Amino acid sequence: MTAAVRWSETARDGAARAGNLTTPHGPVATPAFMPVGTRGAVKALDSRDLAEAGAEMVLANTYHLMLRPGAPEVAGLGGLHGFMGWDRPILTDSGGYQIFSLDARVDEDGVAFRSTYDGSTVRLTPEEAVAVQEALGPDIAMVLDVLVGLPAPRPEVEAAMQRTLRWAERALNAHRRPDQALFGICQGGVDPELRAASARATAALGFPGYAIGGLSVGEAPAERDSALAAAVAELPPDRARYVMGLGDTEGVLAAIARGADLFDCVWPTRLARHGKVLTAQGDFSIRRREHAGDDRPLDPDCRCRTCAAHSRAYLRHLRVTGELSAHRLLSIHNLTYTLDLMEGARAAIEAGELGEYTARVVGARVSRDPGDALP
RNA sequence: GCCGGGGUAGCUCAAUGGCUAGAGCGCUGGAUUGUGGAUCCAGAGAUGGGAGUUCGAUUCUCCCCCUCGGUA
Repeated sequence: MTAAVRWSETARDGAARAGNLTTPHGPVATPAFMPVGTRGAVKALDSRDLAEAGAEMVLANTYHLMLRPGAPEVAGLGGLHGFMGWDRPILTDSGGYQIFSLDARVDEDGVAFRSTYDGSTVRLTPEEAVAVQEALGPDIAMVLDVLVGLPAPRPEVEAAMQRTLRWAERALNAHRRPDQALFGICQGGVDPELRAASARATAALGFPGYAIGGLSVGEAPAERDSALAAAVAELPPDRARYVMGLGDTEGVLAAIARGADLFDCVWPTRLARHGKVLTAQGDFSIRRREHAGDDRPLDPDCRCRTCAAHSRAYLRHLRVTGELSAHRLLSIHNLTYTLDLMEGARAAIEAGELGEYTARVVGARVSRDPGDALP
């Protein structure tokens, strides 16, 4: 029987690779970026917006969907694909990030959350996280993991890494659905030794794909890059590598250069809702007064609907006055920018010139706003 | 006209005869990375005008101006 999800390389440029991820709901060209639709919706957008922006795969969240509307409810409505009206690939995060972001109580058995909806206590174990995701029905499910904010003492980082490993094995043993892939997750903070050990041990369990988690939680870019490289070196070359929670231009390009294939991040969409615009010339805030009388588009070279139809002055007006369409229009733009960046990286890898592409992209992103310091 | 209330930041309001006149909202910027339409941080910004008392007045006194309410 063929696996539910397979990744195969189509081109290589140094450590970077382009490839094809096949899933029950179709292929995904990698490197790929997944917009985040935590509650079964990418905020402010619908499926058509996502497809037009170029998204091939989206992410949803176990914790949020098990609370509302509930996994059985989603299962009864056609699973996530039917429920969301998205017939392309879906990946669900396990709820591991919520252990971190909601400061949940963790013990060896699992985690106790306080529901963000009604305050009640909700327990989740590695086995239950798998069961919930089997009910939700994404193409790819993630193991429940434990991540710690950085900087953190090494013993704490190591303990979270080891627990993640034990939970990964439990999750793997609990996983039943043959038409769904379960990905393992490496932890280990920014310590290259812990990262390597985590990746090696996770890989030994034999997952169809691997995530590198626990990054973009406070570490410096250089630390992140070395941790990433240390993990990638221990992962099998024929499986997809997914860097969780990374989405800024420079960070993604650095990760692609080190062999990452898959990304998800709230960055483009959250920034959009806050009025921050991503462009090839540099990022800026549309709320700035200087855009008030500007009839130019956000980015003259952008193919998105927002840039085709609206001026900076209008978009600023929408944002400043709190019109809902600001969220939608800026989200469409920022996602288009990020997805086009991935496409550019794929083409560059195929052409064997990722280094040149990265230098060109990063070099062109010179801030025109005095307050916007780029990394 | 008369009686009364009131003029402090863009707005709505505090406070005080003595250290740098505060707050909320708004405004100008910043942060944000497996979601945070949230939130947090920083900044700019004011005592209606004049005279007097006083070592010192936004505060007390007088005049003017403006405003709100009542009244003929």
